[in-house]
Amino acid sequence: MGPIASVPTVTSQNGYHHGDLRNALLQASERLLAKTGVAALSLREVAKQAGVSHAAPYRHFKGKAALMSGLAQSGFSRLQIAIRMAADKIPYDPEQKLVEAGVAYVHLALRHPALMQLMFSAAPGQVVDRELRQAAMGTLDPLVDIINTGIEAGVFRDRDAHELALVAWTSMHGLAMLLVARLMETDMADKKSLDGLVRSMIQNVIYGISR
Amino acid sequence: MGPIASVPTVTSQNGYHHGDLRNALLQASERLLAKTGVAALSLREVAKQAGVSHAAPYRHFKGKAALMSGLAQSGFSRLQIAIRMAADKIPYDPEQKLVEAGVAYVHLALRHPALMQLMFSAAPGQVVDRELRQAAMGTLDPLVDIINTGIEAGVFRDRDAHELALVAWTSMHGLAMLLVARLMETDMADKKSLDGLVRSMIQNVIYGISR
DNA sequence: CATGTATGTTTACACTGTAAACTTAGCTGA
DNA sequence: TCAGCTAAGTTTACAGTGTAAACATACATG
Repeated sequence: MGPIASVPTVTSQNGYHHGDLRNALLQASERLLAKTGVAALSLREVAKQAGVSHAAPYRHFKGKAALMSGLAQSGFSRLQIAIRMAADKIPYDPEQKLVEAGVAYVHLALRHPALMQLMFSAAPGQVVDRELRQAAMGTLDPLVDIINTGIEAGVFRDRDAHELALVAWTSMHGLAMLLVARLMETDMADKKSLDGLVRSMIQNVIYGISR
Repeated sequence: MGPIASVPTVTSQNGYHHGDLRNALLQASERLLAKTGVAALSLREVAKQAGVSHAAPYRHFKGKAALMSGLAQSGFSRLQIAIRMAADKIPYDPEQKLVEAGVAYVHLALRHPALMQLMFSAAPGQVVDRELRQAAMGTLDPLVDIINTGIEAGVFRDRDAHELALVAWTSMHGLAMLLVARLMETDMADKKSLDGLVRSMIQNVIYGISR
């Protein structure tokens, strides 16, 4: 072990081979993805943006699909964090936690629309790697936590938390995807009205349709 | 006006130029789409399957995007019909109508996963044609009808039917998309368990999380 | 210092979407 | 009837794509 001064800078771009591509590629991918959209995302252009030849990515990813899978995974992990942070801002009220989680979900989706589409567009015929699927389903975890707290506090119905969380997730996910695809028209510029829509939607999820 | 016997067979494939491509192309597209998935859908292969040169489609569609938009529109119209038919099977109970609509939604999605992905994957940066957006939002109509009936019958809360329908739609849409992308694991073979999941999900939407 | 191995580059190939030039066939009006 | 017009389809061309194989280089280690 060398002296203390040796700080390896894990993600450094040394003058030599490259330092670490893979991260550079992922970063470039995401920049490009936001600019071009998921359909037009080109591996060769990603390589060019990373300042490397068009075949270099194949040393770090099995192919384009693998790169995109990595991108999706990082997206899922950030999504989960965003949900948790939004919920943690509210100290007690589980209902309010759920509302804020929903707002955060939609906000993130609209800030990174193409990434969001990429994350949830796994090919139906293909096999989805277990890691990706687990990352995706991990989105449920913070919601399950919130719901469990709510059940224990007696403010939520005493049913399977996983199933209740699923309703919360799918409803805000469906809304987010419709907005992202611009199939649903909303005054995107007017953040107030969007938030209002999301909040009242989650309220409806919480209080239900019946009665 | 000729005699009664003249039955023009609107979509005929005469021996001459072609009869009507456009429909043949749309049909071939959908067949191929189901086989290859949305990402690998190739305009040239579509043309080949329709027995025509690779540039012929450009006489009927402005480009690949236009073809896909047409495909999506036809998908939306069929989706709306499927929802309405499922709901119409239940004579009175609005709750049950909603449940069956949800089941039909998920079933259709799983029967045509790639088409479903295509329909809801409009590019975030691009402009979405008004027609396509209207077709997409038309999915809400049958749900609004059901909800309005329920409100009048006093079994649903007296709130904006459009907003309540939105919750029903987004929740079953979110579920469908997760299943279609195979991000959510379900015993697809076991139709009973899938239906059970959908039904209890919609029940939760109806009765809410709270209390 | 020689050598092996991870990392990049070049080259090649089949395929894609689209534009432009060309060809054909059916219709239309004189 | 038939010359000419136009819609519909074909050929050719081009830039761009994903990926595989052969080649090159620089670091790491004996």
